[in-house]
Amino acid sequence: MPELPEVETVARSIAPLIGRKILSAEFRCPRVLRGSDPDTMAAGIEGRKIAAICRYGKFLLVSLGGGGYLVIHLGMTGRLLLGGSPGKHTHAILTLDRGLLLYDDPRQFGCFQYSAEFPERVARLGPEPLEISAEEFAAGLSRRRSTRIKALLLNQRFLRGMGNIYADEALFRAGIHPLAIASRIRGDRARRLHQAIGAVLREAIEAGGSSISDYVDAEGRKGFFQLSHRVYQRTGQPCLNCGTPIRRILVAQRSSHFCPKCQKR
DNA sequence: GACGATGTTGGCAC
DNA sequence: GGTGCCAACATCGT
Repeated sequence: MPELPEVETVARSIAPLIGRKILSAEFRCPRVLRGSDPDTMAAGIEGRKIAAICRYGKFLLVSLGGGGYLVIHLGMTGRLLLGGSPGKHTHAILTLDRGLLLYDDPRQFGCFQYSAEFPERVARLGPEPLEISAEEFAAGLSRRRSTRIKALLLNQRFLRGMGNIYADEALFRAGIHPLAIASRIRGDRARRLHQAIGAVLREAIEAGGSSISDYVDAEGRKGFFQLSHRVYQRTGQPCLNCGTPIRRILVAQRSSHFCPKCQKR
């Protein structure tokens, strides 16, 4: 579930770890590691201090004292937890000089990576949706010839951090059909979409993200933005604007929810 | 029990 | 640079 607002919420909830030292690290599942085996990974970060924690799109970047980064992506079901006890799906255990940080991920789509330099995976991401100007956003749309807008919003090289939920919600708010051709969204419609993306992300961060199944932040708190979803997973239910049943279609292999009346093609 | 869907990315073929 | 399809995996609902 973790899209930008959820990852931002997690980043804020682990901010108290800044200044703490990693005494030891245990990695139980090689699958979630990138570029190194569990022992090398542990050896690389043990004894290091957590200097800073930043979010880039859906990535968390933990800067370590003396240089280097711990790169964390939560995938579909990843969780970072402050304290608690390791369970069946706990793949990483970081013991700090004060407290414990656990990484849980049942589906193992997330990953942990150590990178000496600023990681390439993060460097190649597009701009932050909350920072891009309306003009730059509109220019980005116009450069795409035939891409459908929903697919483009999910493309992390176009914008970093948008996922399936917030793409659907932003398109609904802007009154744009998910299959609309990106380069044909201009002027006011482009501005409305830019505005809708900013609004939906800011509101979701404010709400602590969306807890669709069991997403929680590092303190175990649920978000409640799912209560404010207007189209996502509301297939067949009445549109909150006009009462027309919400439809679900597949775009770029991802389910997309929209109101056929408010979001004309 | 089978089947399909689920918030993600990445690799492949075209 | 696009798209479509499949892959990774566990869990839950029909």
